[in-house]
Amino acid sequence: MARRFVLKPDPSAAPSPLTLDYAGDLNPQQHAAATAPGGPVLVVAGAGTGKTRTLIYRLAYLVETGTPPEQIVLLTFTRRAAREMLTRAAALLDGRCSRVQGGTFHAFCLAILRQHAPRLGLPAHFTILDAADAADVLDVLRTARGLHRAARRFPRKRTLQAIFSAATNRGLALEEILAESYPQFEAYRDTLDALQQDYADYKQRHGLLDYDDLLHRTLTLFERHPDVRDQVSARCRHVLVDEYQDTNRLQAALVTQFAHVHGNVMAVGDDAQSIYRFRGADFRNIFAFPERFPGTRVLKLEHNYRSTQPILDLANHVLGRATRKYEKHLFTDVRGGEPPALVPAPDARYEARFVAQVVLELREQGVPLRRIAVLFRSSANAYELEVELNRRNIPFVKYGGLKLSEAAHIKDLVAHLRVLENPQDAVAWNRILQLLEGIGPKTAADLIAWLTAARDDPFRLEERPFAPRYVEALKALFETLRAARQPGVPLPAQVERLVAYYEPICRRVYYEDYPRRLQDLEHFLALAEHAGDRAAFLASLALDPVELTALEAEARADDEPPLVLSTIHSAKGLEFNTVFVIHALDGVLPSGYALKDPDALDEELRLLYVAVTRAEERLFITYPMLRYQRYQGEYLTRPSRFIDGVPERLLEPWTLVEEGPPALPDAAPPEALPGASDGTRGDEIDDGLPF
DNA sequence: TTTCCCAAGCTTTTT
DNA sequence: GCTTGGGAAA
Repeated sequence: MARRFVLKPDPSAAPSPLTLDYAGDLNPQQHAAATAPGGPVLVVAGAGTGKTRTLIYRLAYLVETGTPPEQIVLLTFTRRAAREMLTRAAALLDGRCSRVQGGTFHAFCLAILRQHAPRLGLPAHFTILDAADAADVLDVLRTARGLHRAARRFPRKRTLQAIFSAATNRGLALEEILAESYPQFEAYRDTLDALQQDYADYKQRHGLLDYDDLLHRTLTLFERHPDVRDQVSARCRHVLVDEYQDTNRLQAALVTQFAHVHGNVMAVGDDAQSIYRFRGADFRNIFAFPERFPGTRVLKLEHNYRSTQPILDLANHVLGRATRKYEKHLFTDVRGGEPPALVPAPDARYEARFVAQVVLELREQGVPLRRIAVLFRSSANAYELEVELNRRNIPFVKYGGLKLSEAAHIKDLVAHLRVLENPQDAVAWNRILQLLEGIGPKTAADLIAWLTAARDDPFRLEERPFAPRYVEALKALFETLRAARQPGVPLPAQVERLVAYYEPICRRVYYEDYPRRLQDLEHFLALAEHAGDRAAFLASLALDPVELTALEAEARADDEPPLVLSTIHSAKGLEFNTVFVIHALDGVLPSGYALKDPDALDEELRLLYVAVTRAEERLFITYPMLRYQRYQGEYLTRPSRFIDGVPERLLEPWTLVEEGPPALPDAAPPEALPGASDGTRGDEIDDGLPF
């Protein structure tokens, strides 16, 4: 064990006076956190208590007191969060924070792995698998073992991926995962064990890493090569971690490693806002922090600056319904405020009309669209609303919907880029080859085996007995790849070349709806223009997926910033003047999957808590009383058990009433719905509705 | 071996 | 409404 020697500040470097008024800008608790000396610090911060502000001032303080920005690491949950914090910090210190290392655990680990890939026997240009790619690999491996024709039902590829991912993220053996969550597959334990090994071998052989590998293999790298660990850690003189309650076991272990040399870690989080259990997050990490880092200074932020008291009253009430007790009671000095509203609507279309109309009224009153958010449990819940907003020309961005890089045609195109980067990338080859006429799974597998065997130039077709039914197509493919791979071809030109090649394929394969897809190819081309080099572009596509609607919103950049539609998960850490929580139904929020498991149910409750605490001034919780489900047709819903029976003084019931004579739904003019009346019980609907 | 067609099954949240 | 899987024709 090396001896630790602490260097005192260099006396010749006279400390310049601080430019920010830390004591004046922050409350005492925030100030204590922002200006804490080195060593481990845990900041337990309730919703809306200025957690982000504190972290930003912490960054500024560290920089002002002499820590070189490039030696500070800010780990966040999304790139969006990192970007926002760094921008705000840069604004405070006019740019002096810009060189802070920031990003997600995954992105930070990727950078480390890139640098040290050979130490793990990986090619420097390894490529990254998203969840769908990982499932595709497993599909191939499962077929290779003949498991697809097993007597008893074998897990489908997405399930396999989920099982293996859970095992990695939670640091558990397959056996434990099966016992806990997949008892129906326990009979396949040995087979699954073998398949897991196949998967690991396959990735190693073809230079592939999935999301979990980014974390897991970084830890392995540190374990096997302590010198790398020390080198990385020495450059992390201060580690700041946001949303610590949502770290999983691997991430908590990584934090320890990053902070190994200096022990300067600040973790910020709120156990009541832990909402990522499904991907291995463990809120107990936050309580274990002081044990993990002896000498931890624990600070609490309790004073809420965001919401009005009525909103906090509801939030406190919601949290009080949890099985587990939280020592949280949010309070504020913000006076007054409307009570949150509970709005039952006859069906989802009415719900959408209500939201759209209130949004327009608020805009009239001067609330900008971007300060209003509509939140929901799952992306499909917003379908009717999207239709309505489009109909009324209200611009919106939707976060948490389909990502550009998840669309089939974009995956096709990206696969081409990936083989340029990593010719061993067998999943990408598999995708590319099967796009060609006359090539199916079998031929693709044979070709891949040949392609990824060691050859001088993986992009040349030598003599080989190719079947005539596809040889021309194959030649065209290789010609394109070789041309795009010429040294000196800039990324946009590479992409342009690939798009030109791919376009006819796209028309053929997606003949029903290719026009829309061709548009996306244009977007993709535009993205490549500002992307840096190919490796960086691929990494950002994998780790920082672009929302499809965000692209559209950008296309109309001169318009006003759009209304925000978001899953509750994606809205974490954000705040809005007005928040709508739609589809607050039993079976939706809480999700139907969570009903049997008390822990899962608690997480759903925390989800509602997160949603509620996003609101500053106005909060509407709405739900449709009638729903269409694909199979069952329409049926009566039950409001979420989390809002059922909440006292009316905390959540005021509203009733929607149709104005004037009943109109047919399709003919209803946009403004037909009047403002809500008040007072009456919420479950009564005026007659005259077309049901 | 590929491709097409039909039936079955399932569907959350994200890096 | 969509993906996935199985079966049969080309």
